[in-house]
Amino acid sequence: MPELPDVECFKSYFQRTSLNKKIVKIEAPAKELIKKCKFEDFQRKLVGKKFKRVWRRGKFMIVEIEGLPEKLIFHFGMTGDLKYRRKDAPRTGEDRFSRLIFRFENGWELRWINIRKFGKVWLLKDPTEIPLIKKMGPEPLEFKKEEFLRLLKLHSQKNLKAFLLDQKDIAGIGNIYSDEILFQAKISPHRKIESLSKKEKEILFKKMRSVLKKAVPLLWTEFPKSWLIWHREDKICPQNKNHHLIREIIAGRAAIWCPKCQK
DNA sequence: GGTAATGTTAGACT
DNA sequence: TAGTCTAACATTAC
Repeated sequence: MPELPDVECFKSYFQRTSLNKKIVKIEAPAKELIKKCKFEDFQRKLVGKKFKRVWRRGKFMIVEIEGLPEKLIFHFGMTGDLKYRRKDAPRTGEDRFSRLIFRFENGWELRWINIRKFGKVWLLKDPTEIPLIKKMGPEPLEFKKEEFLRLLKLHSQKNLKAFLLDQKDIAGIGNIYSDEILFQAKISPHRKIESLSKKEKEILFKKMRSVLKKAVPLLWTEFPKSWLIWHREDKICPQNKNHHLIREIIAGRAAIWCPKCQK
């Protein structure tokens, strides 16, 4: 789930549920996912404190803590989620995938869920100690068209899908949204950047923004039916049900696309 | 039992 | 140097 719009959603969820509540206990059934910090130190530094502020950078969620120079940094991997609930709420199927649990004074708890253990958590004074954050490209909902064109020029030899996926080029876009953007821009994921016309570059910029922007406030189940995302399994093109979507490995990932609509 | 999964990274290769 | 490709990581669901 966790690409830019999804992490943005986690951020607002965290904001609504977990700020300004005293942490009374922390449990970590998968301590190895806490990086560069022993669990004992992690616990000692955070228990008794409150989360103060939260923001997002690329696919990372960063949390400021009251009275602590360190920030708590989450990466959700491929299967991350957050769940805020009462401590005594009935058990659910997700329970065994809760890798980190923050208990609050009010009797509620925040669970960081991670099915495959590809997510990671850090407690660092400077988020740029994480190499990927240090090298991270600009935020696609913040920069202007001129900046986008500059980035394209900088990587003119690169494959387009590889470019969209590379966090060092642009922050926050992953496999699902890169497919969606390319589908809506009607451009093949095989294209090399230098082959794009001026018009295609502009369409690409517009679609990148509109897809990400539209997705932020919506649940996945609310995405427009015209989106590719609904058809990753059935392989029916949402533009024309006679078109058959194909699945190919491009830039190391399974790309789903319509060879008839995307040129 | 095999395969694929919304991510990242290291190392080898062109 | 830039870009591509593969394997590896850990684990589940189909």
